Amino acid sequence: MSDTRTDILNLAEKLIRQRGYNAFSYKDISVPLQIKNAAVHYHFPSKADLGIAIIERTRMHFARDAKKWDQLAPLDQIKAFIGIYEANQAQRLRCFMGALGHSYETLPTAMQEVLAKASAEIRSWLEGVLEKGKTSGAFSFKESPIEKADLIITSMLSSLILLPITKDDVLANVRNSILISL
Amino acid sequence: MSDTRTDILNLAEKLIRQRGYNAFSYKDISVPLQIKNAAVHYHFPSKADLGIAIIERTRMHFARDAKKWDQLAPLDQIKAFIGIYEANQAQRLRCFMGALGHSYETLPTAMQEVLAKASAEIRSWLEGVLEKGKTSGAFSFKESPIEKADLIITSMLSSLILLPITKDDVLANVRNSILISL
DNA sequence: AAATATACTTACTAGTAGGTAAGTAAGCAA
DNA sequence: TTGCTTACTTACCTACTAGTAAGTATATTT
Repeated sequence: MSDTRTDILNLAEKLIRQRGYNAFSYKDISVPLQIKNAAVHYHFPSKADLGIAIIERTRMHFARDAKKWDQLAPLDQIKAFIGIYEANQAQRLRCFMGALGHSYETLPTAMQEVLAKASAEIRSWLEGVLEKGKTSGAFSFKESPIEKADLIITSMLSSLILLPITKDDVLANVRNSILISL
Repeated sequence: MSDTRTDILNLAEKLIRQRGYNAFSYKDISVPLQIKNAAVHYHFPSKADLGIAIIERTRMHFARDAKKWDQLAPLDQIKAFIGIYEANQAQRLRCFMGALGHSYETLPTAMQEVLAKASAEIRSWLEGVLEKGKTSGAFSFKESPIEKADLIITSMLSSLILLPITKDDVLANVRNSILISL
């Protein structure tokens, strides 16, 4: 694979997670990389192809992470999951679901489909970890695992969105709230 | 005031909350309202003027709601607050913070400022309600009021974003999680 | 009756969007 | 050495973006 392809993918992902899918253009990619607009189209014929490639790459990364964490205790798995968001925050980047989910209605159908798939994967992984922790007695939360999973995913996602607005460490507050409640 | 001005405001707000600030244009407003592009510019010279007017109107609505709820018990105030999100979900609309916050970095400075102001108002109102409920013994959550406030705001905000993706009632799950934890 | 304000329309601009057709230089394969 | 593939560039297209200058019909004020 060419370096250019990877460079495009990396920059596009950064732009999407900084500004959103509808707020970046092929020009925002071609100019910094010092290539022509058409060169971006050579690697990714349409903007949707680029978007899909980014989502698929992220799905792979998450699957790899989940596998890596497989032998950890449930609490440590949750902490590792929250760690993804902390790493994003350190780079002033949103998570990919927060970046793309917002624009879901305006996304090409093919992108909507892979995004929904990615969302379902993360959600059911988290539900599984919470379920396991509850059965093993490591966790003692009262609601159902899917309810707790939704609380965690939603609050993490928005923490990254609200950071630039509140200028306060919302993520740290939310992290504490969640860990207390497990 | 003209009806057209209000019509523009209403439609623009709907579009922003459906698709985001960067995914609607003056054409999306002028065509359905059967007026010319320049008529929209007559009422709102720049897109930022339109955006600011929408945020200011929402700030007023929230201030009015908060006043209306003033004599309610803390738990009922929280439920009323969650009710705003439930009403949004029924209309398949995001909350204005979820709709605009996402695009914060790409927003004109003047819009960023009023948005930050609106965010701070909601956040401190919620913190106050939680504080009051904790002191009065109505609530028994362990974390600080601001931590709980951030958990509630963030999870509500994303619930509306994730609804079309998961096709599941994330908001109901999150609502239950939160009410249990108070 | 004349002046002014309101609420537009007509007609335009410069810039950007995503996308494409055709050409090219370099490397590899038969 | 001819042909094919890869990775581009040049040059272009149509559609749309926010925004503006100038004109107009109607209503209100003086």
